[in-house]
Amino acid sequence: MPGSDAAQLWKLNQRLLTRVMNAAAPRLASVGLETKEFFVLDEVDTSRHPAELAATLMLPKASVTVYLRNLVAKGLVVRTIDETDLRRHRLATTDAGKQVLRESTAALAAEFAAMMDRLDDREQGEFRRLLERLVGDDG
Amino acid sequence: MPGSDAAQLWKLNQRLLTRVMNAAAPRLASVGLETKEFFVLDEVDTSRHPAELAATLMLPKASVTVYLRNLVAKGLVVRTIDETDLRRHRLATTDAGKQVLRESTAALAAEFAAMMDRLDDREQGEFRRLLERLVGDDG
DNA sequence: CCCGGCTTGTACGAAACTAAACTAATATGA
DNA sequence: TCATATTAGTTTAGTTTCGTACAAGCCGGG
Repeated sequence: MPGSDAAQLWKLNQRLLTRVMNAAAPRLASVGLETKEFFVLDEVDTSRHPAELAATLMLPKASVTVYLRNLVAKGLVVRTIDETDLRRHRLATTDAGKQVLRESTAALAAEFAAMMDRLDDREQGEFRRLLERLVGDDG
Repeated sequence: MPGSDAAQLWKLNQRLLTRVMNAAAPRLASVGLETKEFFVLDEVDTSRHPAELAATLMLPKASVTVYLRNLVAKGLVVRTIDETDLRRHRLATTDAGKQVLRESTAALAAEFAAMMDRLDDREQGEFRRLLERLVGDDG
C-alpha cells in the first residue's frame, strides 16, 4: 500500500496500455496507419504546428518530422507555411485524413471500450476528471 | 459517446504514464538503469526464464536477450542453466540487483507521488481505487 | 536598424528495436 | 528409433527512433 505499491500499480497500468495498443495495431494497419502515426494524425487538428504536437505527445521533434512526412506522403495531412511566423508549418488533416481518422477511431473504440468497461459511467467520468487534472496545463 | 470517450481516457492515461516514466528516467539512470531495464529487472524473480519474461512484458524475445545481457554485465542478474531443460536459462537477481531494484522502485514511487500531489487526499485515494479497478487481476 | 539569443523544422549519424534466420534441446509419433 | 515439429535463446540485418547540430526566421535591447 505505501510507496512500492504505487510502482506496482504504475507497472500494471503500463502493461494495460501496451496490451490495448498491441490489440489495436492490426486494426490500424487495416486502414494503413502505424500506431504512432495514428496518434500524430489524431492530434494534428488540435495542435497546430509540429513543435506543439511534439510537446503534447511527448515525442522528440525529429520523430514528429518523420511521422508527419509519412502522413503527408499518404495524403492525410497537408503542411502550409504560417504567414504570421514563417518558421512554422501550419498543419491540417485532409478530407482523406479525416476519413481515415474516423475509421481508425471507430476501429479502436472496441478496444478502448473493452478496457474501460471495468468502470461504470460515473467512474469513467470521475477518472476522466482526475486524469485531466493530473495531465492538465502540461505541468 | 462511450467509444470516443474511452479513447480520450486512453490518451490521457497514456500521456500521464509517459510523463511519469520520463520524469523517473533520470532517477533510474542515477542507479544505473535504463527504463526498460527496470521493467525487466523487476520481473526477473517472478518470471523464471527469458521466454516467460518476454510474454509477461510483451516484449520481443530478442529485446529481452539484450536487456538481460546488460543486466548480467552490470552484475544485477545471474543466468544459470536449467538442469531439467537444457534450453532454458534460469534467471535470478543478485543481491546487488535486489538493492538496485529497491532503489529504483522507490524512485518510481516517488515520481508517482509527485504527480499525485496535484490532487487532494480524497481524490488521490479515488484515483488509485479507479486505477486498481482498471488494471485489476491484470485481465 | 542590427546583433545576440531564442524558436522552428529538418537532416544526419548513432543507438535502439525488431523480424527472421539460426543453433541447440526437447517433444511427438509413425 | 529416429525423422519431424516445437520451443528456448541468440544473432544478424534491416528499419525505426532519437540526440545533436544546423539553417531559417523571430524578437528584444541597444
